[in-house]
Amino acid sequence: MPASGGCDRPCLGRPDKLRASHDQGSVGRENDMTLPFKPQNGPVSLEALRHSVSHIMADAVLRLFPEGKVAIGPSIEHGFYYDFDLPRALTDEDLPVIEAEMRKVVAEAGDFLMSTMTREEASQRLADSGQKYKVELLADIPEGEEITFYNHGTWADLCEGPHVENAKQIRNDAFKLTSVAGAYWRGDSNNAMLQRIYGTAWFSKKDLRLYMDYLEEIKKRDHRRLGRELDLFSLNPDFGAGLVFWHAKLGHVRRQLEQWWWDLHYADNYWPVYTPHVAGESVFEQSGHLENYADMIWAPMLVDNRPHRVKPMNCPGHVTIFNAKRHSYRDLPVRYAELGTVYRYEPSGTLHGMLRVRGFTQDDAHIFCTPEQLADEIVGVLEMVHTILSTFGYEYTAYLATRPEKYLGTDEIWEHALEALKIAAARKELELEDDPGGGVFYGPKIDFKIKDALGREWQGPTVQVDFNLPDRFDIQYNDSDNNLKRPVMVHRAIFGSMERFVGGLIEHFGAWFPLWLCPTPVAVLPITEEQMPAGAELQQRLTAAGFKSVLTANGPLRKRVRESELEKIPYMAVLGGREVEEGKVNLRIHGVKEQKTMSIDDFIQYLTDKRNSKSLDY
RNA sequence: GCCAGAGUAGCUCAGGGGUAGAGCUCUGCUUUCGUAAAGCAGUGGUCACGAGUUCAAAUCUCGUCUCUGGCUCCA
Repeated sequence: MPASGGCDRPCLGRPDKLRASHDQGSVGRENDMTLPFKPQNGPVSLEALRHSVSHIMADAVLRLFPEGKVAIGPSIEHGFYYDFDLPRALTDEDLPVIEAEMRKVVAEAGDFLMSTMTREEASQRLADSGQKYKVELLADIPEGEEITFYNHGTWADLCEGPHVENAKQIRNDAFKLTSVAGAYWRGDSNNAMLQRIYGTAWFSKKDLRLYMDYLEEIKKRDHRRLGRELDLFSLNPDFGAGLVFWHAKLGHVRRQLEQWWWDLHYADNYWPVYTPHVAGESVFEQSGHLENYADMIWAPMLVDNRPHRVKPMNCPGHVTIFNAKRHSYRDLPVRYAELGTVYRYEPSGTLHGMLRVRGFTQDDAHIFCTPEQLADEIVGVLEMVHTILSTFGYEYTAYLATRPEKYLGTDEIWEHALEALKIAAARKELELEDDPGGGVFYGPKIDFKIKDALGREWQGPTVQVDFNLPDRFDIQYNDSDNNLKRPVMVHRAIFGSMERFVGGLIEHFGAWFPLWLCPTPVAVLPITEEQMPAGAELQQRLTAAGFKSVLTANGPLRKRVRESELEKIPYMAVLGGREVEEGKVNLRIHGVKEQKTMSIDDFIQYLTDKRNSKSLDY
């Protein structure tokens, strides 16, 4: 087998991704910290094991396709991949064949040995074997750095390691190839499309099984699947790709969230505003959105011979309201909030259920304040972030994104804003991870990443300082010294978008929404028609107390219990002769082992308490 | 947008050049039932859409749309 070359050396792309739809940022993290089980340790690290299995796979693939070319093959969270340039497209049917070949390779491979060679030797060797991608990778290795190869059996790969010591450390029943997909060479869409094979590897068969179970659980909770099964939402190609229909039950969830959201904003002295969904194109020219994000804005429509655009952002609208009158320093801070629906043209291949869509509602707010007020305003936002995230049981991490290479504004103003963000975080004892250069060109920000019940990370709230729009729209206030000054503008969103956030909630809770959000919390189940009147009365009491319920005596109780469970109705109120006689209900509560019997009054009080406390259990 | 795969009843899927099938759902009847599936009958499909090949297309070919897995991208 000819030498082929390197793997992940000049680390290209971002090998820390599990699913693009979830990991929306670029912050890497340690392997397997997020799994619901603790993987067994081995003689080397899991990364080294996986990296080694990727070599084994590359060896196996080239045995099957001798004319194939290899690119990079790093370990990633929970597994590994390797990119290939092959004479034909792979399908899922190829995976078992490659796996079988891998088992042969493992049996023959023996020691993993490192060797060094000069740049010239390496270059010659890679060029001779036609491994053009490896030649490029070699060229990227800085002058003076050692050129290392890792070999097993007849395979040699340009690679800096580390690896297992011997292929015996790879268990043939503890790795699995999971999928094939396209991937651009060097992650650049201008480059050739290669074929990437993903796999997972562990030190024990048991860990592999646990991991496969974990994947199964993720699949079961997929919001698209639950959305269909439970009649929560749909998409309709006739209306357009990436446009979400919120069905009745999810409409209820959203309505509860929005009501709460408004309550929190009123408590913090935000004002509600409403802005138009379309605007003359000049607005987005002035805001700079057209210039910077033209590809993301929906095509123009001519109205009265003038091009209009559907809004991709709410900020210009809020600025317009602010600018509609002259503001005194006494007015500040001004806080505008809007559940603003925006439309952005996302490439077709990126659309994904409710998580990546072309029309969505941001829980947007803009704060106009003086530089001196900035830190206080950010404290208020951080407090609301905490209130909201902790209510759902989300853990979160905050990242301070500092000045990027290309930016607007003076050094002083950046320094001041950064300082304000830091002071605010310190006052809330919020630890800030660094995201150097991660700020937007118009200002620094704090981004939150949240971790769901399955340990997956999601893009969370964001609070951004903006030096750009105030200039572009010439925003002013009249200060105490009677000079017109530029206020600072803060953008912030906590849910982000209702679509993405609620899609995430579906998966986080597995559609078992907490009572305060739950669309149908109670199934009233009279055992026979005889208890129907009592059932109807109970349903009325529940409705009066603000709880929706279903009521049916049709069919055997067992069947109705099953159906209620599948509908994810957390409370089953069973009414038999005994209960009716005593004015009680028998309760089967999701996640609670023993059934409870209590009076109707107690039941309603119980539900009310759970709802008012936004309890996470039933 | 790119690479690959897929699209048959509301859902999950089988079938495959000679005018469509199962289970569940739904409707009706029977059953009156104590905590995860009672019985019988019935409704329901231009086989994604458009062209082409053919005596004949759901089936073969091409194009379009949508979805799936990734990649790139996400103010």
